[in-house]
Amino acid sequence: MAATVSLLSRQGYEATAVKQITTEAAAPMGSFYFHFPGGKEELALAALAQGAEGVDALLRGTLARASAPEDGLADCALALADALTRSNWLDGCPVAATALESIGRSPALRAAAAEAFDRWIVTLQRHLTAAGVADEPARSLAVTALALLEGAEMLARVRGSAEPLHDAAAALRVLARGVVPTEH
Amino acid sequence: MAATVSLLSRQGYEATAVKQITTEAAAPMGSFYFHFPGGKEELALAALAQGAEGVDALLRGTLARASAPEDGLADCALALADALTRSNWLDGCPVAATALESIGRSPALRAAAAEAFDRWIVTLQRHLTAAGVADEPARSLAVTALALLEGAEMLARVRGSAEPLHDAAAALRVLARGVVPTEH
DNA sequence: GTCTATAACCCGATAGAC
DNA sequence: GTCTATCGGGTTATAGAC
Repeated sequence: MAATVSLLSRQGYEATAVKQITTEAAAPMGSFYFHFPGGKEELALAALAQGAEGVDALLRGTLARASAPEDGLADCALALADALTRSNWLDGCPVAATALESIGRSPALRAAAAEAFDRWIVTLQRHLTAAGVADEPARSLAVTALALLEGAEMLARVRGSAEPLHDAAAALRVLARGVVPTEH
Repeated sequence: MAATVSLLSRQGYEATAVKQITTEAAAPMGSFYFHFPGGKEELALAALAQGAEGVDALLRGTLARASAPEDGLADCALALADALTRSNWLDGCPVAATALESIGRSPALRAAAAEAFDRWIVTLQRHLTAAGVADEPARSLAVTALALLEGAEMLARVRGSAEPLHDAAAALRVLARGVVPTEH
C-alpha cells in the first residue's frame, strides 16, 4: 500500500502495473484481487486517500511548527523541498500525476484527486483563519498557495533543482504578509 | 501531430496509444514508423516541442496585449482560464502530465519537458525585464508565475472550476506590483 | 514511401486447486 | 483466504507485399 502511494507519486497511474505493485509488496497477483475486487482502480483510490493523509499530516506539522503565522505557507514550500531533495526528486505529490491522467478518463480517480486537494486547501485555510485572516481572503490564498506548491514541486522535480520551491517560499511570504494581521 | 499534442495534454504519455494517434490522424500504423523511427517516444518529443511553441505563442500574445506591464502575468492566468473553459477542462498544459510521468522513467522526455518550462520562464522573465524589473527579481518571479499557472491550471481542471486561475491572477497582480516600477 | 498483417510482449483480470 | 497458471485483449514495433 505504501509502495503503491510511492509508485503513483513517481510514475502516475497509467505507467504503474499491478504486477509491479504486487512484486514490490512481495504479494502474489491472485490474492490482490481478493482484497481489491475493484482491481487497479480501487487500489489507486485507496492509495490516493492514504497519500492525501500523508501530505496533510506534513502540512499540519509544518504549519504548527512555524515560527510566525505569516511564515507557515513558506515553510511548507521549504518542507517539500527538503523531502524532495532527500528522495532525489522522485517522491513528489502522490496525487498530481494521477490527477492529470484521470481528468478525461476516470471520474472516480478525478474525484479522489479533487477531494485530496480540497482537504489540503482546508488545512491551509484554517491556518490562516487561526492567524486572524477573514474567511474569504483566507480561502483564496489557500487555493493559490496549494497551486503554487504543486506547480513549484513539478518544476523542481523536472529540473532537479530546489530553486522553484525556494522562489515559491519567498512569494508565499509576500502574499501571506499582505493578509495576516501583525501583532504589534 | 496536433492530435498528439492534444492527447498528451488530455491523458499524458503512458495512457496514449500509438494506435489512437494514427487513428485520429487517419494514418496507417506502418508509415508512422517510417517518419518516426524512434517510435512513440520520438513522436512525443516532437509533440512536446510543438506544444511548447503553442503555449509560448499564447503567453507572448497575452503579455503583448496587456493593458499595463504589471497586469501581464495575471492576464496569462485569465487567458488559460478562458482556453480551458472553452475545451471543457480537457486541453490543459501539453507538457505537465508527460513531465510528471517521465521523471523517473525517460530522461529524454524529462529533458524535453524541462526545456519547454525554461522557454516559458524566459518569455515571462523578458516581459518583466522589459518593464524595468532587474534580472534577478524578474527571474525569480517568472519561475514563481509559471509554477502558479501550472498548479492553478491543474486544480482548475480537476475541480472543473476556473476559481483557482482567478485566484492565481489576483496573486500574480500583487506579486507583480511589488517589483514592477510604476510610471508616475 | 505506403500500408497490411502479424509478431512478440505485457496488461488487467480470473478460474480453480489448495 | 492464498496462490498458480492462464485467458483474452491491447500494446509497441516490424516484416514484407505493393
